[in-house]
Amino acid sequence: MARGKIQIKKIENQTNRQVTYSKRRNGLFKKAHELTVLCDAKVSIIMISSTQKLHEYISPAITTKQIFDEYQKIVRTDLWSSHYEKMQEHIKKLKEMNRNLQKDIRQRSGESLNDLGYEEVVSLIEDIDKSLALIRERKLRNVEDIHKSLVLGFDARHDDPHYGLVENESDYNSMLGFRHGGPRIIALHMPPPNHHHHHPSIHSGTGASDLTTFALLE
Amino acid sequence: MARGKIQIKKIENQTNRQVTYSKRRNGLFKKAHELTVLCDAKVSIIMISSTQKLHEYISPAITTKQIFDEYQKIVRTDLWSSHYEKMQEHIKKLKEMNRNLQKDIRQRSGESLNDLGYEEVVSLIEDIDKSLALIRERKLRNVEDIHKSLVLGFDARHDDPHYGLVENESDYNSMLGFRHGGPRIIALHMPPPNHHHHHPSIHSGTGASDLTTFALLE
DNA sequence: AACTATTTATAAGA
DNA sequence: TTCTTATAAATAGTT
Repeated sequence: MARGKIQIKKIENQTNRQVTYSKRRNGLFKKAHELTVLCDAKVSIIMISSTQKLHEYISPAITTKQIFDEYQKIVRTDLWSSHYEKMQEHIKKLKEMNRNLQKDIRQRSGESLNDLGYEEVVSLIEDIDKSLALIRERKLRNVEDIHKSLVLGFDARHDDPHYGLVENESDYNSMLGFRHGGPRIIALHMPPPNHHHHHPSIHSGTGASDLTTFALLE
Repeated sequence: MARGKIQIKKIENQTNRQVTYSKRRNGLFKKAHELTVLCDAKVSIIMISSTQKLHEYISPAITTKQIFDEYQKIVRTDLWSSHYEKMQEHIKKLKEMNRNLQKDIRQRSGESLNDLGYEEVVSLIEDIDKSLALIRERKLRNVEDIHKSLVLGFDARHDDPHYGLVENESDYNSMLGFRHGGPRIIALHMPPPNHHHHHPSIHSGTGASDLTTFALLE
């Protein structure tokens, strides 16, 4: 930015690189301090040079550890919020599926036929006929048990791909980038998500940051 | 820095402050990224706005947690280095004191008198005479015990303010800012020292950063 | 979110 | 490392 424009790419000359590091580090710290004062913000900068030297800026009246603790707290809360939203969506889908299953069964049991048009009733009867034929053909022994499970609950069919709505349970983990499954991942030493760009989406939106919120989930 | 110079002090207008925060935050993150690329450095910035919103920049190919771990490692090592140097100085002083004590006692026992000039011998004799008189006057009963302790060791006199060299043991802790005493303070959650200015002295000098160094201490 | 007159940062050279 | 200075970049106030 002076005496000629430069390209933003690694400076290969070792000496130049060190000089630029030193100058720009001072510039960065100065800007950080101005931001601290002008905007009443708290800023922590930690830098490790290519020669593994460490430098830091920290706003007055706070410690680097305090900032990092705050960071961890917020990142954890954001992960929970995200998880919470995913769970709400999942619950919605499950409820929808349950409604459809109950209707289906009521119809196969001869109830709620008023909702169906003539064609649909014909179709339903054909469907049940086919099923009956299939069952007899396969000589299934405990037809009654199957019927019982159809009437009393849906546990046995939860993951039936025929209904196409239930996600695999392991999705809860993959959704959040958990690699080793299980809730223990929500712990102090959980690595925060890796932001490779300038504008991490932390607090880009509403940010429900209160753990008691989770009491709403049944 | 445009359309007029500004004072670096808190912007009181809430809206202005937010706008400036946003603009300067982007500027800061951009500079940080340029530094990352130009100088092959690793940079972590964590900011908390006056409205408690958190934003971060982290160089590609590293995580905030990794940077913070590195930071803690180095800060801990620096504290140890500092402590180590203080201990070395203390040991030097103790050895010096011991030398002086031993010489003193040898002379009071009648040895090593060659080192003294005539005046000094006279002075020594007067000194011992006075001591004797004092002891008799105070009618101390176990003079022999005192003499024994003088000849065999110096433990009893270690903290004798007369010798003015031995620091109080608690100084080890106060030197490092430890408030609750004891070595357990050297642990992961030890608060790092609070740097209020732009140029923390981390890595300002030699930086003996190898814990095995401490094996040299007896 | 854009514009632009100024201030500030800084690359190169000493 | 520090200084100088021509030039690039950031940004305060405005629209």
